[in-house]
Amino acid sequence: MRTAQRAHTRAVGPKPQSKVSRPGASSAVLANVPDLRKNTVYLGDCIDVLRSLPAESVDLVFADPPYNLQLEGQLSRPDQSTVDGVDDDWDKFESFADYDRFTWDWLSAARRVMKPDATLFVIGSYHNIFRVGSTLQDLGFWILNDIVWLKSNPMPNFRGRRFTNAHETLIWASKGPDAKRYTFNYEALKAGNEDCQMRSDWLFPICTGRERLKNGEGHKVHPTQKPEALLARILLSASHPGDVVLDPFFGTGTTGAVAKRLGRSFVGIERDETYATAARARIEGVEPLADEALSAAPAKRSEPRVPFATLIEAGLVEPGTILTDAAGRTRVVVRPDGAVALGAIIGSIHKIGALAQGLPACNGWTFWHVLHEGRLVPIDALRAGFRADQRQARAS
Amino acid sequence: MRTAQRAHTRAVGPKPQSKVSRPGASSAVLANVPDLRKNTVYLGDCIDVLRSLPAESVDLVFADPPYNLQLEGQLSRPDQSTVDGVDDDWDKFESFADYDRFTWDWLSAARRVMKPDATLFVIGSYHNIFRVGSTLQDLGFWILNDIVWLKSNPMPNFRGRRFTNAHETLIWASKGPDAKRYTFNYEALKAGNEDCQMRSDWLFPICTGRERLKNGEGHKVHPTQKPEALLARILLSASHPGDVVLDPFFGTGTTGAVAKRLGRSFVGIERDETYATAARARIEGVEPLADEALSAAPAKRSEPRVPFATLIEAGLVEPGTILTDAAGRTRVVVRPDGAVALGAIIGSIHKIGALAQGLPACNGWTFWHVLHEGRLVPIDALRAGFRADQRQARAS
DNA sequence: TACCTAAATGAATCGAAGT
DNA sequence: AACTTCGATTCATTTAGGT
Repeated sequence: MRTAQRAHTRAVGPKPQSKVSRPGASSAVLANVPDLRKNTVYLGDCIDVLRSLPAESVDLVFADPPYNLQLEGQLSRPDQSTVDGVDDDWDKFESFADYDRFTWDWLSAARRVMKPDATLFVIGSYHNIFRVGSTLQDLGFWILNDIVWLKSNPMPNFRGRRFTNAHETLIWASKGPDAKRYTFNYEALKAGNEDCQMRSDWLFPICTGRERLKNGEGHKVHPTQKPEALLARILLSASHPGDVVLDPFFGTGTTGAVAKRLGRSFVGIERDETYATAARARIEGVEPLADEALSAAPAKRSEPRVPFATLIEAGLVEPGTILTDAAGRTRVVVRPDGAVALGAIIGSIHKIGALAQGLPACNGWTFWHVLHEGRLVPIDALRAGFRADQRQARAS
Repeated sequence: MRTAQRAHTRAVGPKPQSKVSRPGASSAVLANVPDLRKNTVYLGDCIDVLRSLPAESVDLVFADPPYNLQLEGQLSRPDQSTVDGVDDDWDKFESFADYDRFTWDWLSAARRVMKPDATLFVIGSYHNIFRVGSTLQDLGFWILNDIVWLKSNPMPNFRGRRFTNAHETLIWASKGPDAKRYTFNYEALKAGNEDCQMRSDWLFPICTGRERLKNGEGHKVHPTQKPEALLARILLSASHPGDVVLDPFFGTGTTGAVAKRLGRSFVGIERDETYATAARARIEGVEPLADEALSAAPAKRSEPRVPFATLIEAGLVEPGTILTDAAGRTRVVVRPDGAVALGAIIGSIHKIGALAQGLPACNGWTFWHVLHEGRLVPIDALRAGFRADQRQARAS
């Protein structure tokens, strides 16, 4: 059976079967290993360390594995400054097959350490998350949700060749379809979310400012430090106080810091001594919350901005509509993409409004009008109506 | 590096090589098949039909493949081995393998039909999107973005055991890492989005109300009809008017309806006659937008190149003119051949601009200024004026 | 102190044309 | 096919520095 399983798993390549845990094997291992050392950062390769840990001993896993970014060359901002990207050795893989093997190995090792009702969160980007998700399924994990972390302040796409990469993806999975007694603090999350169910899209800023660990020269210690708010949401969603949270790619210890603050235990594994040392020092300085304070502090979603294109998509403005200034003199045509055309010149409502007046800037929302029931109405009125409709839809 | 990368992505495992399109093979196929019938719904299995179509004939693919309900039914069977469910779940193995094979087949068939610079959008949920993404990568597609469609009105999670599944995932991919000349209407999207780059998270309501197709008894015709706004965003992002858009899982024809409205051609494939019939009727009733609202936005990077020497030849800049940076500090002299001189150093406006700032590169058009009516004006303004004159001359 | 402006920066698979 | 040149391109946020 195992052979068949490997063969079918998308035929991505030979999977090392010896690394999957087997019933019986775990107890033998257990006899040879010490108890799980809680609130410790293990220094070493995560697969080796995971195999040395007692089976079925942790309640939750959070993993932030290398993304296999495959970057080439340098990227510069429009002002010619250089983007300090990820070029660390730990993110270098020979091939997708190589990355798949790595993923299979650490995931199956982590799975052995999970209690039967434990769950696992993995975070990634489009570079690696599809490999991770497929491997999870191949290993028998049961996906409960995929979750998107929406970044309120992502790095722009400097070359204007793609959409701004404004999110990362988390996969939340149990050990299998029958593990139905996993922890999910539904009520607490809902109570902290204006009595609405917590959705699969989470909005947080990226990790900057004083939260971002810096070394003596003011340089970031770790290139991909995750925000504590993200980890807090995860721990508050899928663990109880006192639970053990495992992070096999501990880095600078965000998981440990949040776990300590929220009254959970952590087990961290990190192979880079610089990171591990920074993590220990960081966690040392964390003050645990008082017991009664251990409730969710959800990030409130800011009022979304409404681009002009949204009104078109919502059917409030038809493409081809004529917009004019308040006097009805200057005329532009609405395009389906939300730009407007002044003769052959095409641009945003703001840019074209500025151009039409010969001014450096213009608020297109108040400048442009549309004929509505025989009267010229500023398009801002349409936006106000749209926002009101949205609020009503959300409330009901 | 890049070659190696591509080579290994193909060598991921025993894949049915015969299904990957090969250079040379396409023309032979082309000779045996009829021309592509545009604005047609082909009735039949999508893999069969795709293989009958001429190679390299479409500009954009949108695909909404099935989640494979059979897979879900089998996966929810009780799993005997809770400790390690991987070993014994033969049914699960069968289903994943089937789904992966199906995905491989339709994706490689679609790839053959794509023009070299065409791109592909696939939409899915966590049930299938990881299989699809991995297969895309294995086939050599190059992922440009993953995009999340955030649903403003998702179905709640009734059991309260998971996060509300409030999004679906799209993958946008080109045929390979070297296909860099794909269509992306960056400027138009930005103009319609408050002059900010379009991000990878898109907010739309699900398809309801009068847009949702109903049959005689008032039941929805198709279980997963996508909103037209989503397709409009896709077509406006990655195609031009007149382009051919292929949808191999046409359903009730949202892609066709939007394509017709936006002045694109469509090719639909649908194996269910009820859906195909409903789609044809639906598209029949769509009114295309007027050309006026569709005229292509002139992307800045597609404007004709104007060398600096041309401005001198046209008399817009006199040889000997002094150019300065915006602050008026650094000064260079314009030479009659279009080069500039910084002291004894002579070079292009770009080279000397970079040198003057100590940067690796510089856009001389925006860096250098000339005194015009008492004010410092970037030489880019002169170029813009020249281009406008040229356009006017061409038009008359 | 309060306020304003400039500078820095983030998991990034981020050209095209001519020689 | 490799190399050179042209020249297009950024958003939210924090921090530092100056008035």
